[in-house]
Amino acid sequence: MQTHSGHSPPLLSVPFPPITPSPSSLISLLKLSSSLHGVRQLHALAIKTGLFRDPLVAAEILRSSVLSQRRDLRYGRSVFDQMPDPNCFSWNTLIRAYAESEEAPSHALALFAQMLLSSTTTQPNQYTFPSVLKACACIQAAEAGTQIHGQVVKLGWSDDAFILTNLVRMYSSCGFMQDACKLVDSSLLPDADASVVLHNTLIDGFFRLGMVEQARQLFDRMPNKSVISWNGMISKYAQIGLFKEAIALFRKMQMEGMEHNFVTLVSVLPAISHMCALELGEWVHAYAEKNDIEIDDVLGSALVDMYSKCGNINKAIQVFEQLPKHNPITWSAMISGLAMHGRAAEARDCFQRMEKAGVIPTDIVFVGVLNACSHAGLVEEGKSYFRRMVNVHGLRPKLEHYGCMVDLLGRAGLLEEAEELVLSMSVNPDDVIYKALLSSCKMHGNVEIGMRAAKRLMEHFSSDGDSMVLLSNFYASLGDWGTVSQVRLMMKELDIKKDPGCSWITVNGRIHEFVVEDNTHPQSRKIHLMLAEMADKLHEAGYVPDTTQVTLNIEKEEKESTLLYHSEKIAIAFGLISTNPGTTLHVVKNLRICGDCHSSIKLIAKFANQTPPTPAAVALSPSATCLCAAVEMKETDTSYSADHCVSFMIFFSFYRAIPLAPWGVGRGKTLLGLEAKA
DNA sequence: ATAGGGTTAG
Repeated sequence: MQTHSGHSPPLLSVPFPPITPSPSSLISLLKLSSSLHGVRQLHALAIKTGLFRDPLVAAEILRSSVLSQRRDLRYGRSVFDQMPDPNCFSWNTLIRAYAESEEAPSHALALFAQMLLSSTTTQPNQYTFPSVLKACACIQAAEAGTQIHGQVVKLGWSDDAFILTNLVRMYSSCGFMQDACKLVDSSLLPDADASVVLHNTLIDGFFRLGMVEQARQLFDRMPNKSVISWNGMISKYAQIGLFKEAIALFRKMQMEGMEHNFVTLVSVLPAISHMCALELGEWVHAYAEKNDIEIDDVLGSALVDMYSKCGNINKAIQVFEQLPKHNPITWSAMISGLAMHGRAAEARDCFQRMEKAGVIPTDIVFVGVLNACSHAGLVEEGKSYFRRMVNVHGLRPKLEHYGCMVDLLGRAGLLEEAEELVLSMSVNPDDVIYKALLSSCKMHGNVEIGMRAAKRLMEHFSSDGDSMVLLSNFYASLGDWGTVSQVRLMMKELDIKKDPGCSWITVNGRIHEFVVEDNTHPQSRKIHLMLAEMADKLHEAGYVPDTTQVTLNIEKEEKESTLLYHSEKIAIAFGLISTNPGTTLHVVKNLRICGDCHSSIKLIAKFANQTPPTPAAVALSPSATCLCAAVEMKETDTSYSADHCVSFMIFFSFYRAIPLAPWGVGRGKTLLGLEAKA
């Protein structure tokens, strides 16, 4: 524990040593010393007493300064340079420190070359090569790596498991997967464990090169898989956005009886969040609690994010408040979660708490608060956060921040200002910026600025499906059907596919997927009866379908019936026929909800009410392009209530349904201690 | 003393 009172530096955090310590007692003190400051004091003492000449003492001083948590490479280098004849251990230590550093991995190679030229007593040993190879992998030095491989062979260390792993990593990082595979196949491995490690390294290499299929094939072929093999696959899938695959593999892991550990849970949670698989997320949380997996700041961040994205912001807050400690990512997850749920005031309070706690906000935290302001229409406040980010915290605004600001201004109807910002940005605007501007223009019916934004969007990013759809919808909203058909024709010619609108709902642990006008579900007939009933009730209530939401040039009656079969309405119909009153329906959608669905669903939720209303969560919109859903809902956000609470999570990308059995069932296990439903 | 897996984001 180190406490800074401000003026005086902390004293030694270890008992003061005897006047002339023995080399061994100095070494043990160094091992005890947790801060760099303590190391420096002991270093000074070693010089004063002449103990620094002892190679073991000097080596330990070097080790403590570069390999502790608060490592200082420059200091370590100066210690090293003071050694008249560093021993092998010291060379290895500094090489490793450089190899694992972010700033100067190439220094590891330089140092290694220097070592080869130095006195004959300190030639490299087994411990030298892993670090040197790691450095080669890091800077993609294939030439040097291959030479070092030759040296390894010559010295007879080709069967060393540690060296092999790093050779494989070196080849795969440099893009030579064939060499990496050959090396693994031809190696005489000491044991099965080493083989697992090598295969895991290969899989990692495939993923890095984007060869996902090959990675999976290798994984499936592996005879022995460790938890790390599973975790690696799950985390990589999640990192590249293959959330469905990540979850499916996690389930397979359950089925095969492989135990989860801390890293498994941390790796799968982002995938769960993105798929909005709340029940599975709850299962993960319960699993951690039951199996004494500590919910620390890291797992906590993932859980807070999961609960926010899956619609349970109160649970997210509860988890957040119970964490033993908070780091910038924890704060970030909480602030973004609150922003996502339109709880701007709480997001701001959270930000202030963070600052009070002395945590320096990262640029990602600012994405969260700016988002919160955007949701709540707090224009001035958003601007002031933006200025504070730049002027007080010295953070350079990135595309993300400009995106937030364009959203903020655009949604508030300040389109001139939004356009001005786009033109004056210090970074080149990308498609997301133009899309934000254009959709604001569409929202506010600003033709002039909208046309300019559309033109820019077309010039720069014409091959993107999202942009084309937005353009088409923009011109449709102007009634310019000529341009609409031009855009559609262009999409056809360039073979650009629009993401199909798609909604999911989880019922009894199973995810059901619906597309527009879907009649593929086994219960389709019943669903369509319910849809008809919904339409009748809407009609009785005097509801007039908002046909301006249909961006096709067709007759009015046709437009009305198209609206009825939007995927979210089908998902709700299915939810209504398959759950009891009092059940919250969570509908997940990949694209933005249309205005008609938005308002008619609110009415439907009222009909579905069978007991006195309770406050409900509505319209969660975690992505930028659907923020307007939240703004449009603002007036009803708090007054709206229903037992069948319908909350929407809207995402950008398209996911297919996961054919899943009920969560956590398999091998006689039950879901959260309850008997699983069939 | 040395290999393989981890949280936030328009």
